[in-house]
Amino acid sequence: MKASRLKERAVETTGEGIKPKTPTRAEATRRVVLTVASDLFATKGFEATSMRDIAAAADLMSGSLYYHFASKEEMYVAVQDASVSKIYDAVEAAIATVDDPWKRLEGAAIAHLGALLDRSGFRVLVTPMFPPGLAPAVLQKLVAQRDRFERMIEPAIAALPLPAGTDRHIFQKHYLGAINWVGVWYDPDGPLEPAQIARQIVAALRR
Amino acid sequence: MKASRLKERAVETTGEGIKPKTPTRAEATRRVVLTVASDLFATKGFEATSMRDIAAAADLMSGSLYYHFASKEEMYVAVQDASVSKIYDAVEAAIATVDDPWKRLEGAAIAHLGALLDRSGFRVLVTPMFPPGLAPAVLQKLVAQRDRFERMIEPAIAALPLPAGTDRHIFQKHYLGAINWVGVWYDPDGPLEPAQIARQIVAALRR
DNA sequence: GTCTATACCGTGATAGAC
DNA sequence: GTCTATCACGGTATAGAC
Repeated sequence: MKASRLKERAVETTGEGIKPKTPTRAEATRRVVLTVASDLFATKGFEATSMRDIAAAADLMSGSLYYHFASKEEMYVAVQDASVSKIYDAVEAAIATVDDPWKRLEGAAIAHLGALLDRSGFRVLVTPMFPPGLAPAVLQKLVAQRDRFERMIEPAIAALPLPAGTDRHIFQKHYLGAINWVGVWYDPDGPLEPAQIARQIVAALRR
Repeated sequence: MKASRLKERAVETTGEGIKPKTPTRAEATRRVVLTVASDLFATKGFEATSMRDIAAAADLMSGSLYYHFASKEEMYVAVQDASVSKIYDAVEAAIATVDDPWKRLEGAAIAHLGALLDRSGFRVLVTPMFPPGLAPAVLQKLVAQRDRFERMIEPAIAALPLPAGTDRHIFQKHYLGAINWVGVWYDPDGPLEPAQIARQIVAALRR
């Protein structure tokens, strides 16, 4: 089968491009592949997603993927990288302007959950655990990304007026766990809004 | 290779057997397989774990597994079943005798986390998402197990004196997310005790 | 850049000897 | 009950035409 060639990839919305320059065809294709891959990884998991699945969703032949990524693992790392960045940027922007500590955490939660549950473009990978058998160097990079994010919100946690005897490290993990777990049970067709959930979570921690 | 046959499977500790009767050889082997499988599924995930991996860990040849389980999926369901039961029983026992609502939740959290992080015997599966492609009937059973557990602690949540405007459904998911996520970051060699973490989580929700 | 064709390997599962 | 041997299938990845 040859699939529908000549599809309007040239029209490719310049979108929220970081660079002013219009993307080359390769960059555009790569972006599409990354997006569909993030969606498949998020819904079926890394191992259960085959390169053939990704190629089909991107309207390519499986061999073509290897022009853009040397391996499936490398693709996973790229997706993970984009995922963390998406949340990181959203949260960073949300807390930059807010002074009140609790308001700042609420803003962070809303931004975090918004990025996590957003179904358009890159689909964020929640990744409770990394695919086994990754090269140590690769795994180290992934861990570094996660740590970078957790270090960013640490000051926001530190600024909270919490009761004496509170372990702020556990508190931070508690907060992140509650937020990240929403991706497990959230129903896009249900009545709850992401922002509403975020506010309830922070409110429960505040009291 | 023939591996070390004649190993003392007959000596098999009767252990905490539910039934008074001593287990048959088949039952004993099945239990071993289930245990090693739970460990592999928990550490590497369902898809990344091969039947050969499980067989090797159980000191069997891969073909022998199919005497005890008709398929890999069936084995997964059995592991999941035992996992939920392990947490369910622990929590149920913990909250049975306690009257004060917050003390009851604290007891539930300690029991839940204890079972979740326990490294001996069955290893609990945290399962953010089920393996894709499961037969609908199978998936339905898994969901039913999870729902049964969540329904058990619902009254404990309902009894809490929470501020007006609190969405108790979100509160419950928040609580479960925070607890379950501990399995993602907990370091058995670290300084934190599971019970200590459980108490901090409940304390943060209490205020 | 993408396609076609294919090499090569690990997978889940089965059959039959013991 | 367990082992040996084997099957058919789908997986990642590669080579070379276009």
